[in-house]
Amino acid sequence: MQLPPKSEVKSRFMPQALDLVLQVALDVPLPRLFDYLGSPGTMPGSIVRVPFGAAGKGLKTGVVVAVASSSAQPADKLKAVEAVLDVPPLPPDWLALCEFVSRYYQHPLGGVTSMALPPLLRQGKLPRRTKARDASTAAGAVPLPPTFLLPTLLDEQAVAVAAITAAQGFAPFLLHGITGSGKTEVYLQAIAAVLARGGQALMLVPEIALTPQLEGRVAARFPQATIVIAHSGVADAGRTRGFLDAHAGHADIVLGTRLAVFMPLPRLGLIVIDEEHDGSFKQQEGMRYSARDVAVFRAKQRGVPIVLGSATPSLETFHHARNGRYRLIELTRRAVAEAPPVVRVVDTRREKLQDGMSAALLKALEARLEKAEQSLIFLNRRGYAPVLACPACGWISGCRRCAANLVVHLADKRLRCHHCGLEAGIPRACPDCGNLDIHPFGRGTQRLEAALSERFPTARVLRIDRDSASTPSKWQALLASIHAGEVDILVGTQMLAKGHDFPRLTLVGVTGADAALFAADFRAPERLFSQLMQVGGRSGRADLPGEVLIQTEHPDHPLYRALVDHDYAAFAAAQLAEREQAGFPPYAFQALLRAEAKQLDTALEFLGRAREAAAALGGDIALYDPVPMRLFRKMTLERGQLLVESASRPALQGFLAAWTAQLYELKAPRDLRWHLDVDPLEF
DNA sequence: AGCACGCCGACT
DNA sequence: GTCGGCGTGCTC
Repeated sequence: MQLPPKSEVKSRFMPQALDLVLQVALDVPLPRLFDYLGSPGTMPGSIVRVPFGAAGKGLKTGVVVAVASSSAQPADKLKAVEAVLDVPPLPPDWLALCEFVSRYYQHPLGGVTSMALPPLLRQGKLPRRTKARDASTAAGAVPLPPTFLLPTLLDEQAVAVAAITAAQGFAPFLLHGITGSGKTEVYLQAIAAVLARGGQALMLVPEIALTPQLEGRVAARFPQATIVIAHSGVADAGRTRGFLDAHAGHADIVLGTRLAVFMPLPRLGLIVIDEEHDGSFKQQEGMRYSARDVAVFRAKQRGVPIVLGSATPSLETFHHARNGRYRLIELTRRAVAEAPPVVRVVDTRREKLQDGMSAALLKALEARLEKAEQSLIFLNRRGYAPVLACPACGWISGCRRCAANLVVHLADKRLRCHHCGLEAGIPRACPDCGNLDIHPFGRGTQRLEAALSERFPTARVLRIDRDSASTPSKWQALLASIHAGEVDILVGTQMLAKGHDFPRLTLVGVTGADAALFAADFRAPERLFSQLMQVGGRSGRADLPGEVLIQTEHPDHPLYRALVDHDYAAFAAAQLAEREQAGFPPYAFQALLRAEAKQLDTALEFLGRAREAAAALGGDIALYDPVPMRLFRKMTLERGQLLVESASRPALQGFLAAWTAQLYELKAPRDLRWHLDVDPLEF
């Protein structure tokens, strides 16, 4: 057997010194710990390499979660720990956080600790060398920046900073601030106060793409602070070093995406969640956890304040603010010079649209072209057209691996499945009946781009979506050309909604938004409102007022009315009333059991037996019927789901714990996979 | 999840 | 005669 390099091993198993039973969390899909014999000095939080597997071969990396003097396992079954990683044991609060997440999301503890560890530690390795640290920077207070260097705060901002800074112990805040109200400045000054007291700050943002600019701003503000960046774009060794720096207390600020919520932070003093409503805080595969909710637990556990910031808070968070569980801080005034854009709806019911655009929108576009100002058309559907179809026989371009249509991508003359990536050429005739007259139906960004280029031949049209900005460097190049003023009309998806300010953008046109108003998903309106608020916020500057035109066949819909009035509170109140009426979250608590197999029937049959087991458990729980998922086939796997619901969070949690234990015991065919999604965001 | 063991088809 | 298909059983 090959021994690990010496630097990675603190103590090797010594047969004569076996007097401890270590309970180790391993990344296997089993809801239990594994006992090993270990030597003294190994303690909870230690990372160990252990033999695991049928023939005793194979090593796995795990985390010691408890040390006992005896084991429930027969002595001859116990194997000895192979090696202990040369890393200071992770602290009890880190283990407690993992244990909470394991219980809350009903996911095996070993799976949680494995995902909470950085890549190298997860594999039982150490980064080549940890940066040598100057002892003076370690665990020291970072002095407050001199006041004269700081931007002047509006009264509202100052009140917000004062409230957060004065908070003692666990204190959750909702910082509800309109676009441009200066939320980031509030975060920075609250962080400054924490650093001055010698604390660490954790700040989570939704997307990797948003970290560089924020990182620049944070670094400029705190030149003496050690800042660790934690997101999946950071290379394995760097992420691991960042984790160890945070763990050692060397990091003053950890800035990252959802995975950063698991960073060990011995001096944690404040957590900030920016854009807390954003769906990307929820992991949608593997262990489905909400980093925002985990962060709130963590703040409570550590007795520190947490600031959830958004211009359009999630209804869950807003509900907590309304009922007093969170303190509401409102920023209603704009810290920046520009006025909010004028939002108008364009009634398209009695109008024949031209390439999906109304006369009003086309006229507004022309006016911007004349004044050499930029426009943006928002259409949240990429590709040329959502489907290719034969009008003669009814054939449509379907994906053979998914229950979805292949999308026409005219830019590279391909049909493409947006769910599994399957590609095919564009047929010249209908594959079923030979009809030559087949055509694309519907409209995506590519088609809109083509139509605009044709209609405004002299205008420079640029499309921004996941296809045109497929890599960070392409995205940067596109942004650069926008900023250089080389673009007159932007066409794009929600990619355009976030972050970046476009200097001469004065018109935002919204097309194709109505679909979300009547979607089956009860959260669709909430997402639409937030999206339109964000994309609308791209327009306008101090000297160039912005205008937002929303094309709709439902001009009187409350969602659009609220957008016109810039009235989040009215929209949220209306939505909450509907949710309460319908018994939806946040007035009910949900979990989804999903199952997938080669055959839909296999998945549904398993869910049926899971439902029977659930019914036998009883409790204050509503059980729905197993149903195929909306996208019931994905990558050749067929999927169903079963919703369970309760008006009581503790009742749901108690039920889930008992139910999950039974699910592991249910016999299921080899090809069947199941998982629980607690607090699902998408159905 | 891996990874073994364990019984039935087309190949050197 | 074997190499190898994937069914099912276990992992401290």
